[in-house]
Amino acid sequence: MEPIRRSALVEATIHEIGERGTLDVTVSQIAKRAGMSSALAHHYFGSKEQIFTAAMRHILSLYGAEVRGALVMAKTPRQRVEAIVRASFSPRQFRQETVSAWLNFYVQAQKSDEANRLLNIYQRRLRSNLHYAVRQVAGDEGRVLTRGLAAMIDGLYIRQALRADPLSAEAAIGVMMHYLDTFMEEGPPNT
Amino acid sequence: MEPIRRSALVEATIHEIGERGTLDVTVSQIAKRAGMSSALAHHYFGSKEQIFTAAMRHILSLYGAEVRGALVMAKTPRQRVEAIVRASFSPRQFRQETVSAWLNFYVQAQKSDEANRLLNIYQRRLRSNLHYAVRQVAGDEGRVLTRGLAAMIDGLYIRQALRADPLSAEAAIGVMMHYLDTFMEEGPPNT
DNA sequence: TTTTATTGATTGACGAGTCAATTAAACACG
DNA sequence: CGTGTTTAATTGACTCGTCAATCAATAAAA
Repeated sequence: MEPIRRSALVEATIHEIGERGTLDVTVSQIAKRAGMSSALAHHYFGSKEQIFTAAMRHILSLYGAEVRGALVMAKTPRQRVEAIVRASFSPRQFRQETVSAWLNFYVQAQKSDEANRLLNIYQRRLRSNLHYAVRQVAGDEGRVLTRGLAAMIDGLYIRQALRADPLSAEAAIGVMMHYLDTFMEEGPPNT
Repeated sequence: MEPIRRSALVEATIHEIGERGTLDVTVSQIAKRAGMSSALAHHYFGSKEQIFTAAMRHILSLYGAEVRGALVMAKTPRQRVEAIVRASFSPRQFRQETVSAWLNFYVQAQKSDEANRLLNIYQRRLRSNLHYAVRQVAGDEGRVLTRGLAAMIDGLYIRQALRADPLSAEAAIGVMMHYLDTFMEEGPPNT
């Protein structure tokens, strides 16, 4: 039972946070959505914070898997960058709910050391993936390009969460690739 | 007294949220920092949400003023873009506390219609300012460039709030200008 | 003496976490 | 198989703390 309950709770947590757009969700709401009593949720997780942490871990690992999956087929550096970008804006990731959950986990990371740790690890991993590919096309300027691209991903996510100027995933990818291509056309290291 | 008290509360709210990194601040905490009782805070604002809204309005108007100020001296389109970017990362704006408050106001905008409205207005205004300048150097591609730059600002803010990979303001500006300059060197409309 | 500023004390709601009690499985064994 | 027994799953009811919001009362101006 335990693994089933736990994953139901994690799932429910993400949905609830995404739907309400805030971390102000009660354990009861989460438990109810997961089809159990709040007492049981506490039984399996101990505390609300641990539920949140598990939810974050889950969302991060989904994202990680998506990126890894996309990278498999990429051959050239440029394809690798594109793979990461496309994974970041895949339907699963770039959904209102998910994006809103992300935003809230960023906030959680300001309160909880554990959350902060998690987020940092994945952030670093993303940047490293990105940089590995980018520097092959950008040479010296790879550092800046990577930072720019990584920031742009986050920025596009925020805007999606805000529901202001909502972009389709394709449009978001377009914005990202525009930057990369502008750069590559100018043709840096292999000029 | 009223205007003094109100602005003290607004100030205190921003500091308290920025410092704690969360919207989970009590009216008492805010009031205490502003040197009064929580009852008085309620007396002048009515509700906690109204305090938050006023704080947001304040932070947005400071930012707006900073941008407007920077724009005054800008002559060329490229200078105008740079002015907006520099204003966005000015010491006042790009401080830990302020940035963290911003992030939390993004969350507030998911709960409160009024907050959402406010944020959208300013966001639109920023984008419009940026676009006005950008399209003069970017022509057709202005739309994408603007979106990219705007997203990048938000993204760099988030990363600052997370305290992961902390950048100096100068470095952040560098990332932004790198995009713009790469683009301009390639020389679009006036090619 | 009226108005304004201010607060301590209180109310009412809500929510995290606990616990004792109940139900249902899994198991042991004659 | 039955059936007594240990173990796991589950919850309703409760505790305890916190906090937004109110209000009656007091102090200070005007």
